[in-house]
Amino acid sequence: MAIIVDKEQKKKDIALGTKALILKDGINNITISQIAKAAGIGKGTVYEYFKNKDEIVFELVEILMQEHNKQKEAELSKFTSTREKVKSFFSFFYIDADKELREIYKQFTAIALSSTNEDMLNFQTECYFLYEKWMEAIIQEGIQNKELKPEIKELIMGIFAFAQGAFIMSVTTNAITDLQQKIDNQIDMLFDLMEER
Amino acid sequence: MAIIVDKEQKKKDIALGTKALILKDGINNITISQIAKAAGIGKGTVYEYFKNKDEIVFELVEILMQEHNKQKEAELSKFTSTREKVKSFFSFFYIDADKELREIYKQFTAIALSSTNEDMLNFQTECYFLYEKWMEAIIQEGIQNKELKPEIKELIMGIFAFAQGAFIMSVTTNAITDLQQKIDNQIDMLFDLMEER
Amino acid sequence: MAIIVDKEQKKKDIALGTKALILKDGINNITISQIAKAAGIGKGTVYEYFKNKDEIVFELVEILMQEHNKQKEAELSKFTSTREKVKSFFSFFYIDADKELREIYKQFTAIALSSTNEDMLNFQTECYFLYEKWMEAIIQEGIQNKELKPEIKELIMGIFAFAQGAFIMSVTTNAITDLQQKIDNQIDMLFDLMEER
Amino acid sequence: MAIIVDKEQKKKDIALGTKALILKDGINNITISQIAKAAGIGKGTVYEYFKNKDEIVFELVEILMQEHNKQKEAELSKFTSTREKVKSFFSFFYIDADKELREIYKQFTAIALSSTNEDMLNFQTECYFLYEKWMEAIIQEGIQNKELKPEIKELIMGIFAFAQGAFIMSVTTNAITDLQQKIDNQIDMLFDLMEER
DNA sequence: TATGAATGAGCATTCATTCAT
DNA sequence: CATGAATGAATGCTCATTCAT
Repeated sequence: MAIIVDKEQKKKDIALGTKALILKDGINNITISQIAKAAGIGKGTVYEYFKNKDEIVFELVEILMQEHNKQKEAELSKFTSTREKVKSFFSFFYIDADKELREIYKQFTAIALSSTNEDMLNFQTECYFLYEKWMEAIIQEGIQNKELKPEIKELIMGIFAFAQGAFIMSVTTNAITDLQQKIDNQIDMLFDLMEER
Repeated sequence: MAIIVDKEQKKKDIALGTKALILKDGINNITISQIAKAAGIGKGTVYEYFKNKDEIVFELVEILMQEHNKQKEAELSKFTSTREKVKSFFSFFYIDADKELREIYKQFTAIALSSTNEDMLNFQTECYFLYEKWMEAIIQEGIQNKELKPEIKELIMGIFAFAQGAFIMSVTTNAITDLQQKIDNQIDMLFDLMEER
Repeated sequence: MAIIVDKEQKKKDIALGTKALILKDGINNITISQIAKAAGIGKGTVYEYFKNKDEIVFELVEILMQEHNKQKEAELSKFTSTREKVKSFFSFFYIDADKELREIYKQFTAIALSSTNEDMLNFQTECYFLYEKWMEAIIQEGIQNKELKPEIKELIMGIFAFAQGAFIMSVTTNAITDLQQKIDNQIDMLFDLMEER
Repeated sequence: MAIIVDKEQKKKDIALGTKALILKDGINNITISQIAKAAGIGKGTVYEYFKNKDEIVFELVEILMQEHNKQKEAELSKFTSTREKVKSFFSFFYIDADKELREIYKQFTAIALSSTNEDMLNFQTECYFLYEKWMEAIIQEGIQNKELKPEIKELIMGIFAFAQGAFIMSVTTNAITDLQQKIDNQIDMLFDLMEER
C-alpha cells in the first residue's frame, strides 16, 4: 500500500511555510529552494503539489484570505450598528493585527498590477465580488433595520476604492500618516448621508 | 554650459526611448540592451547617464509627468467651474489620450509597491504633495469665487484615494467597467456637499 | 507456471501501452509517470517488471518486431517469385500499414546511434542476423527453384543497407519523395543481374 | 572605442572547442558549462555568439563539413578515373582519417532522427543536395570522358543510400566488419554496369 | 566620452528511481 | 505484489553591470 498523505493539508502547509519568507524577503525574492527548505521537503516535492511558483503564492493568499474572512465575520457579529460593521470591515487597512496580511496583500497587488496573467485577473475579480456581496449583505441588513436609507450600493462601493487607494498611498508615500482616521472619516461622511434620520 | 544641457537632453532621450519598450513589453521585461539599442547608443553608455536600470524608469516617469502636468494645466484653464476643473483633473484615470501614460503609471505603481527603495518613496511623496498643492489651489480658487464652502481639504483629498483605488481595481479585476462614471459620480457627490448654495 | 505467464504478459502489456505515447510524443519525451498511467499501474510497479526505462522500449520493439515478422512471413508465402518476395520484404520501409512501426524503428535507430550500450548493440546484431538468415532462406529457395543464379549473398545484403540508408535519408531530409520506387528499382536492378535467364 | 573581436572567428573557435567534448562524452551529454570552459570563456559569453545549444552543434558540423569537403575536393583531383573518384568520395565512411568526423556525423544523424526541428531538416536537405550536385558533376565528367554510359543518376545516388545504410549498420551492430570492402564492392558492381566497354 | 565584449551568479523546472508502507 | 510520495541532481538560459580599450 502506498503512503497516504493528506494532499490538501500538505499543500496548505507548504504555502503557509512561504509566509514568513515573503514577509522577510518579498515574493519576488524567494526561491523554490527556500520554499522547499522552509517546508522541510525536497525541491521536487514542491512540484508534486504545485504546478509552478505562482500557484504557491495564490494558494497562500487564498488561505490567508479565508482565515482573515472567518475572523472578520466573527468580529463583525460583535457590532450592532451598520456603521461600526463597515468601519470594522475596512479596519484591515490599518489595524496592527493585520499588518502581516497587509504586507502580503501589498505585494500581491504589485504582482497583479504588473502581471497580464489571466488567472490572476480572475482570482482578483472573484475576491472583489466576494467582498462586494459581503458588503451588500451588511448594507441590506442596515436597510432592513431601518438604519440606512435604501441608497445605491455605488456609494458604499466607493469606500472600497477609497480605502484601497488610501492604503496604496500610505505605503508608497510618506504623506499619509493617519490612515485609520482618513478611512473612518470617509465612512462617517458617507453614513451621515445614508442614515435614516 | 552647453555640454551640461546636452547631457541632460541625452538623459531625457534615453529615458524617452524606453517608453515604447515599456508599453510593449512591460518594465520588468526590458533589458539594458534593448534600452541602449532604442537610444541608439552602446550598453556601457547608458551607465554614463544612469546609475542603474531603475533610474531610467524614474527619469521617464518624471519627464512624462511634467509633460502631462503642463498639458493638464492648459486644459484646466479652459474650465471656469471648479467642479469641471476637478473632473478634468481626474480624467487622467480614464480618458483615451492618457492611456499610455496610465499604463506606465500602473507599472510604476507596481514597482513602488514591491520596492522598499527610499528614493522611490521620496519620489512618490513629492508627486503626492505636488498634486495636493495643485488641487488645493484649485479648491482655494473655488472658495474665493464663492463657488465652494470653505470645506476641509480632507474631502477633496479623498477623491485622490478613491480615484487611485478605483483605477487599480479596474486594472486588476474584470469587475469595474465604467470608471469614468464612477469617478465623476464621486466628484459630483462631493461637490453637491461642498458647493455654496 | 500460470503466474510466470501472467508476469510475462504484464510486461508485454506495459510495453505495448507505451506505443501510443511514443508515436505521440517520441521516446525521449515520455516519462515513467505516463507509462505507468497508460498501463493503469503505479509508477513503482513499472520497476517490478523492468529494470529501467530503456528496457521498456527494448521490450516494445521486440514485441512489435515479432508481430511484424509473423505478418511478414504470412505475406511472403503469398508470393511465388523470389523477386516479389524480396520486394515485399522491404516494403516495410514504405507501405502505409507499417507507418507506425516505422516511426518507432526510426526513433529506435536514433537511440542505437547515440547509445554505447552493449545490450543495444547485441540486440541490433541479433536482429540483423535474424533478417539476414531469413533473406538467405528466401534466396536459397530461389536458387533451388532455378530462379536465381547461385550468386553471393553479398549482393542481396546490399539491399538491406540501401533500403535502410534510403529510409534514413527520406526521414532526415526533404529530398527523397518516392522511396518505394527507389527501393523497387534497386531490387529490380539487382534481380536483373541475378536471375537465371 | 570598443574591443574589436572577430565574431565569426570566435564563433568558430567556440564551436570547434566542443569537438573534443562531443567525441569524449557525446552531444547529448555535454553542458553549456563544459562548452564555455572548453572555450575558455564564461557561460554567458557562449550566448553572445549562439542563440542556444543546438546552434553550436550546427555550427561545428558546418565547419567540419566544409573543412572535410575542401580536403575531399583536393583528394578527388588526384584521381583520374571516375570509379576511383567515387570510391574516394565514399571513403569517408571507413578511412581512419575521418574517424572523428564520422563519430560526429553518427551523433548528428541520431539527433536528426529524433528531432522534428525544421532547421535540422533544412540543414540536412541542403547537405544532401550539396553532395548530390557534387556527385553529379563527377558522373557528368565521366560521361563526357566517355568513361561512363549516359546512365541515370538514380544508380549512383543509390550508392549514397547504400553507404549511409551500411555505415549505420556497421555502428549499430557487430555484424558488419569489412565496411570498406562492402562499399567498394557495391561501387564496382555499379560501375561494371555503367562503364562504356 | 563611448563602447560592447565578457561575465557568472542565479533559478525554475524535470524526472528516473527509491523505498516505506 | 503494488504503490505513489519523496527526492535532488542536473541544466539551459538571462541580464545587469563592469571595464579594457
